[in-house]
Amino acid sequence: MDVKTVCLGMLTDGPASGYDMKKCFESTFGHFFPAGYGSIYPALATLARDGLVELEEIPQEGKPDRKVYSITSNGRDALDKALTNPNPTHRVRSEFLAMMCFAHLMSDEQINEVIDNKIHELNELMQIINELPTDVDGPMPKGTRFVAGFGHFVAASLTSYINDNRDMLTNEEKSHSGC
Amino acid sequence: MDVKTVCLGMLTDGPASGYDMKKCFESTFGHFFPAGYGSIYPALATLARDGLVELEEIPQEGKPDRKVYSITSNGRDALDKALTNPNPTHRVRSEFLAMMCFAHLMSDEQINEVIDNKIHELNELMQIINELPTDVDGPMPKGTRFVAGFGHFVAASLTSYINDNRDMLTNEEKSHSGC
DNA sequence: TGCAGCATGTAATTTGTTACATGATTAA
DNA sequence: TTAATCATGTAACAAATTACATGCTGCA
Repeated sequence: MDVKTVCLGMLTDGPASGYDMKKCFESTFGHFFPAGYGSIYPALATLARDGLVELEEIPQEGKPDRKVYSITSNGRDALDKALTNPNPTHRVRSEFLAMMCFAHLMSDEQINEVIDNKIHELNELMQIINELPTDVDGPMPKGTRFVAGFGHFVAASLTSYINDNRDMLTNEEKSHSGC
Repeated sequence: MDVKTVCLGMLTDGPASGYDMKKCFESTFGHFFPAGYGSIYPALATLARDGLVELEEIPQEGKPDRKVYSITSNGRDALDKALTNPNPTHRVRSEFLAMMCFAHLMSDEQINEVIDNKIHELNELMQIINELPTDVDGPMPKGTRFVAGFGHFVAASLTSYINDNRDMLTNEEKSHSGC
């Protein structure tokens, strides 16, 4: 399940250009499967070469031809086969957590800055997920809703864990009232 | 913050071999920064070449020489600089979620198998985190505890989200009592 | 005047994964 | 006898990121 497979999946919803798919990678797939043009265009070229997608080139004025891709029946077979994998991965690669492992080598200011930034980022992510287009060409498919909910739930969980435990990382003495 | 930097960080705790570090990548860092020998050994070679670590070769019978690495003061500078980054990443790459986006192209059996496997995997992860060594050479540093708690909390959150929402993905009609 | 959006791609680089290659010791 | 642990590494491959390269339209 790489960028190529995800592109195939997107095309089951109707023909699209690389540019269209990029927007989809930014919105629905943004929080768990990022991909830029540098991945998408080569992926589409390979899929076309292998006969898994067809393309129609639509001439435009002042812009490169718009290449609209459709999935072929071979492509559909390849997708179905990919969806057969009973153990799809879910990988995290976190510089953030690695850095927090070495919090004892950092100043409180540094730690607090990193944490504030991370919380801010998570808030933005939740907002992006909340603003996902709901009704473009019919209702959001059930899988998409599940995944959006997932992203929102995880971001909310992370935020609360970080808020509840950030004091564990710094050296500051909390002043407590009384006594 | 790549494998090299994490290796440097590990060495602030004392000298270690590539083999030792691999164990650390499997335990403490396992859930958010996986790395195999194929990443670790080249990383250490590069660090040594650049003078960020020193090594002592300890001859052994019937085994390759044990190479014990220590961080140098240049290495410490490089690490401190890396810890300066105010926006460390936290990236997710999920075939699982991508697949769930296309749940409408899958059979209920397929979906259920994938979900059961994922829940099982998450349970195993939580167990691994709970069994992390606590008192090897002094107490677990605060960052390590924060990160272990983080992993456990996230895994628990994911499990409960999946359990609460898996019905959304399948086509089964739930039989409800009464009426 | 400048920026965002539309629209495509290539090339170099970085990074990591997987498989290969070796081989002794020890516990089940 | 079989697997796990100790212990190192290389080479081929796969994949993604980043920078480069082009250029019009429409809005503020």
